[in-house]
Amino acid sequence: MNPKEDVCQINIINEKKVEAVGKEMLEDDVYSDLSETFSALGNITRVKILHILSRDELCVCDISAILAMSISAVSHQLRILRNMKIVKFRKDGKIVYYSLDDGHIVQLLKIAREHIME
Amino acid sequence: MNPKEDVCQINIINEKKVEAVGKEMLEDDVYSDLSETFSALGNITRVKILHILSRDELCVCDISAILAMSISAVSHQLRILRNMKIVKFRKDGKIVYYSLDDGHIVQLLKIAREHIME
DNA sequence: TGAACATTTGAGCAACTGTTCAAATAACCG
DNA sequence: CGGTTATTTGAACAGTTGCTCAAATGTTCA
Repeated sequence: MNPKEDVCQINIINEKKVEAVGKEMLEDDVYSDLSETFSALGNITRVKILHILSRDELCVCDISAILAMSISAVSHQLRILRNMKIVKFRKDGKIVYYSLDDGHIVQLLKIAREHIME
Repeated sequence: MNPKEDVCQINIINEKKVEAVGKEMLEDDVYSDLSETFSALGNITRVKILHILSRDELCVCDISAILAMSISAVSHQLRILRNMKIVKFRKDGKIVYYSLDDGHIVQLLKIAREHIME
């Protein structure tokens, strides 16, 4: 079946609500950015990395030591967090130190933790 | 290479930090729950659904009308949100009305939006 | 320069995700 | 009851993800 045909256009239950809420929908880009940000937090390794970085700035090797994971695996995950502007880094010789890019991430972790504890 | 062997245990750069932060790590369950919660928000369809439900309680059919998506696809995504206790529902005859389960979700969306706009 | 070390990167692969389609369930009404 | 409607569910399949492994890059220092 063509998706368009299955779209509940005839059998709307509450037309007023649908119209009102429909008008308030934002650009797809906004939802896309939001979901990509949450996706970046949606992995146990990356959540652990962020919790670590909320405590202290650390290099890749030290993060991998704390997590007991390969440096390569950690580096791959850090790249995702970097691309999403969730972490930033500074180079000190051959060592690369990572830290949280801004305070929003800590807030997100805090609220999500409140949510799961409720 | 065995992952365990690649774990940077010999070449720790800052032993004190590693030990201090290592002690503050929480149970895996916590990180697991956190990442699962963020994963639930990490999809454009589900973010849109949550934005819709932040405006009004709505039935599956009306949500699918607003999103121009099949009822089945919407129902599948609602199940994920339901399982994660992110949305709740009430039945009125054969109609099922969905709404946000608690205020944390709106807060998460708000902070994430601040983050992406920065 | 060349060896050693910290990190990044790309390919490959198993596991997971999100949709569609078809069928099942459940509630209402004549 | 039988037909209609709203929703859920399961299988299937393409696309994505997260790891490992091997190789590349970049920096220090003798």
